[in-house]
Amino acid sequence: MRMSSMFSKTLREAPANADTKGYEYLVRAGYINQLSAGIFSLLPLGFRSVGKITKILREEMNALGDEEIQMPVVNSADIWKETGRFYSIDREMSRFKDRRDADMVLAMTHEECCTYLARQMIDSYKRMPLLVYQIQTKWRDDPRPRAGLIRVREFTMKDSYSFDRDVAGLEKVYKAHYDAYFRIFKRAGLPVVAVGSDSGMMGGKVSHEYMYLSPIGEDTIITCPECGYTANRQVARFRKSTQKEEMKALEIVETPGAKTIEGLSGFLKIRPEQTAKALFMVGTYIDDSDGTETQRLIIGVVRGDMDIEENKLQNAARCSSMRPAQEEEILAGGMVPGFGSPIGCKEDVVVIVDDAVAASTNLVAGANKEGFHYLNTNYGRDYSGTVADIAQAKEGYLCPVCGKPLKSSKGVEVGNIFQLGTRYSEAMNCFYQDENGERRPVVMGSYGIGVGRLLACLAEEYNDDKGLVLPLSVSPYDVHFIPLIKDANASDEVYSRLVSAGIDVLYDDRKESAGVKFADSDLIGIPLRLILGARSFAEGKIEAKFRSTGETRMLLLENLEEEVKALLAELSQVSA
RNA sequence: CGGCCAGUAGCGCAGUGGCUAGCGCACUUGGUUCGGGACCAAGGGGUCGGUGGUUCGAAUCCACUCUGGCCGACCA
Repeated sequence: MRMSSMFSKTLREAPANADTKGYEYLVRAGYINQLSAGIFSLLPLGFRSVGKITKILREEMNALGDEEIQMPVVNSADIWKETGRFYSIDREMSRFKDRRDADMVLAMTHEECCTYLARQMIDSYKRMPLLVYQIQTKWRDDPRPRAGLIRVREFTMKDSYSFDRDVAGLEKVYKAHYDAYFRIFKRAGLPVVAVGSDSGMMGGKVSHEYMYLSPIGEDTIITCPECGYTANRQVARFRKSTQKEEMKALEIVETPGAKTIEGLSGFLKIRPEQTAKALFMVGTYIDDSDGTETQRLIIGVVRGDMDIEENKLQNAARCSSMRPAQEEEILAGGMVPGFGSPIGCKEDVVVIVDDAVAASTNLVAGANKEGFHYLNTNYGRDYSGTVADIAQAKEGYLCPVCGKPLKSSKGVEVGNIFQLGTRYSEAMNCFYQDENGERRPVVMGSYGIGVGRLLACLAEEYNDDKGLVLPLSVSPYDVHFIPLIKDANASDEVYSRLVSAGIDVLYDDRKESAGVKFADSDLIGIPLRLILGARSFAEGKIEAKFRSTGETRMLLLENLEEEVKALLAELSQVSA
């Protein structure tokens, strides 16, 4: 490609809203252009890089026996009503009506559509396993897109769906994707860790997220450096110490003004772990069949030395969304903010008790009376409720597996895999007959990778103070050819020789100074640069320079094609 | 959806009531340069986000609104 006719240009200054290096360089180098919040065009360079990424995706998916298809972006709402997600997903999914006044949605994922396909395709156990994928545009109306391509509203996703007759089959294909995803990220050059995660709105039990660990990440990842345990903080477990003693009689004490655990433990001269604290939320419960919403007050109880992980609380409470409760709502539930506990609360309150609280004895808890607490509260005797792990894991807490201290880091989710089970097949009547003629639901899995987000993470990972430094596997071009000689015919000839040899070349044929060309080349970040200068040209040579190391080599022009291919082979070794 | 900030040339910004709205980069033309963002000269480019108001006079003050960004809520 000749740069003189390329549909993009470089910028000397960063756009005002570029807050990370990777994003700044993608914009300045001309890979991407923002149209509005969370909506970007891919310019030629970005489009080519994405093409390199999707090539890797296709190769790895095809190798699993995954067949590529394309499902519609616009779905009739009917199938989304069948699974209930038409009602349970909030405004993140955009809806509209067609001319006949029928409900339509912009599909933000394709479980519904592919289940619709599968129920026509699959009638017998003999038809499975089946596996399809697509690489396609998704629209999710995120309330707050940010950080360039990291979190956007319109994006390209590779999403696969598996159909199996049983859980054993699902586990097998899940493992195959688990491994394939590591190969994909390895080939693209992005370091990732797989973490156990929450399956959120997707449903299902087992899921993993592939995280690129970086300070720009929005997810918090809990890891154990000792044994390798990793999990998203939303679901991360940890070892909780508990001590049991004989239950003592419930006793009410005056604790004026002690509305916080610090205040309370200071006042009573006890340790925070001898107390229980409460968090009040209002959960929305949606009836999947018709979208009817009901709201219920939820109280979560953890020991005073821990905090509540709201995601765990929401899962334990089995509601579809949650918000902090207002003071009046808490009072209406028979409890008092600041002095709250489930003791004496109204019947319809959802009580979720952390397992460490249930396993402890004689905790101090609120008396639901302004200025008073109970001594010696005990789960089971004084109050009841669902017991679950709802405490938030933190750095320094103990690993649930090996007991060593945990670490906390930030990460960007670049891929995820879910064992969906039969949630969608049962809801959408996707059944098959087994050998015994019995009707069984198809067991499904889904597997996603965000393509643009992957590019954004690569741009974060691979840059220096001059611009991008992309791995060959995802670089828009293999070679950046920069002639500095006046003889355009000679440089055109070098260019066409490279192109004929099947090498992807970006050719800086612009009438610019050497400095400008070098600076733009640094910014664009193609791994190998060929510089044709007057002196070396006279000697029948051309200079090759590696973007990442700055190392240069002189190549003989007569052996140009072979020598460049050898250097590219070297580069692909590095990233493999 | 709440809090805060910002919308002036393609990009980055200055201009806080008064002549024809400026600067840097980018762009055009001519000339000199030519291996790390060169220089000289001459140019082109603006409904100051929008609407309404205050005023003799508004980019500037007020109201509303739209858009973008940051923090939070939210989020596969």
